[in-house]
Amino acid sequence: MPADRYHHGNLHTALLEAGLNAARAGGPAALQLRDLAAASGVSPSAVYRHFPDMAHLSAEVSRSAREALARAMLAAAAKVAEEPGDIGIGAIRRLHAIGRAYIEFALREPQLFDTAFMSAGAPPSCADDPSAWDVLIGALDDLVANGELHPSRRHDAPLIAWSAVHGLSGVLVRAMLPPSYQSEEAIIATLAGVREALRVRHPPELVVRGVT
Amino acid sequence: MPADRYHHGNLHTALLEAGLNAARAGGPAALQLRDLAAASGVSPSAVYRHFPDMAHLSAEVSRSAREALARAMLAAAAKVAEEPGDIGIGAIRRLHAIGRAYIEFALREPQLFDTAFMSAGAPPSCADDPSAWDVLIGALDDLVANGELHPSRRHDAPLIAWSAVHGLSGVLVRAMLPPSYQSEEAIIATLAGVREALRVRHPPELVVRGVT
DNA sequence: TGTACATCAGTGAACGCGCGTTCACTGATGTAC
DNA sequence: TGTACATCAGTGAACGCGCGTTCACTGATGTAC
Repeated sequence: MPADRYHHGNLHTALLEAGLNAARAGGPAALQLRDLAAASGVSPSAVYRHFPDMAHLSAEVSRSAREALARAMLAAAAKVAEEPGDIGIGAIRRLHAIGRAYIEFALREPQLFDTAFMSAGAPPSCADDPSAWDVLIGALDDLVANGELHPSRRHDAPLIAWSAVHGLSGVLVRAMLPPSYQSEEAIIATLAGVREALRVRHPPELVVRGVT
Repeated sequence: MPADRYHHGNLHTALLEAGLNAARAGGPAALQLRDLAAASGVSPSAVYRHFPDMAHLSAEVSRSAREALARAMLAAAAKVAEEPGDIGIGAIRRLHAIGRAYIEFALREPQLFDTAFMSAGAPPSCADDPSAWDVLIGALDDLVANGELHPSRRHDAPLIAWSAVHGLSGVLVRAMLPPSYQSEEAIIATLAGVREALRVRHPPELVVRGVT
């Protein structure tokens, strides 16, 4: 679409994309109506044709950020699905992959990660699609279906996995760890800890040396 | 100190306390220079006698919030220390208690919890005292000393425990869980998950029924 | 097929607010002599 | 022991900024006849 038309044509989407770009660079604080309007080549008041107010626009940008996170997880899982090997271990590797993708998304886009989980002033207009939580649930159901996760642990499993992975992401993003801890070893240790808590097997390539 | 004196006498401390109160009610966004000055019975410009700018004052309030969290953990550990019983199980119960205290602090004071870990525009003037991280380290060293935590797991243990507990706190505060999950069972499951990952014994009163 | 008109998506200027910060000042305190 | 004076901790008015939002408007679009 040419940018010099009086009618933008796709302003709703353009504002969301401008919001994602701004959030990527400056986090939730960078979501400002006038900036997003300018980035979309439009005057501030035009925004009100598409969103009731800034709080609702922010909430939609936040949802977009969460969906981007979920898509990163899905992409990582799809990549693993192509690998050869035992089907049960494959399911475990996918759980590992989505956890790692979550944490790496947070490290790669810390401001966007903050935006994804900011406290918004308005509810999102619809549910996340895709949803990171649902991706996790799918991976865990896969584990149960392949006999790799005991059904009695199925209920608490998403809670434990989500808390650990989301928690480590926040910790790494905010640099809350003493400098003696490296990100990479922290990721490996946390994901191994999740498997321990879930009593899920460790894939051979992920067995940590020297730990009983 | 009487409030009607020209010289306040303790404005530095008063501003920090006003900051804690404001943060308790409204989170990081409620930390505003004019409000804190007014709550301390002083004009806005008086603040600059005690802090170079608002970012530094905010950072100190954030540190105070983290210290309040750490004190809640210490208090919970001290309570457990008085209980009778096996010394090893006692150390495990203290780890459980500080984890629970952390999460319950977040639930009791969600806005203060947000303030504790907000991204500040200035570094704190000094290290946290007490420090939640150090409380955790102390509890883990205690476990090793009593033979309840294998030394090979000591290095990753704080990472795993902190990620899980901090992560669950954030998840509960932001109400990110489906409504089918209750806070109390989520706390129990997460802390049990930490013990599993650390291969630490479960105290008898905390063994979850029906889970193999 | 052309024309009138309702509808929709923009403009642009302005508003009001509340924020952190500044500046010249003044009242209180305490110390030297 | 009283007095002069330097120092310190406040005042209060004002500033400039940038934010979201409003309002009367106008240009473009598409449909009815």
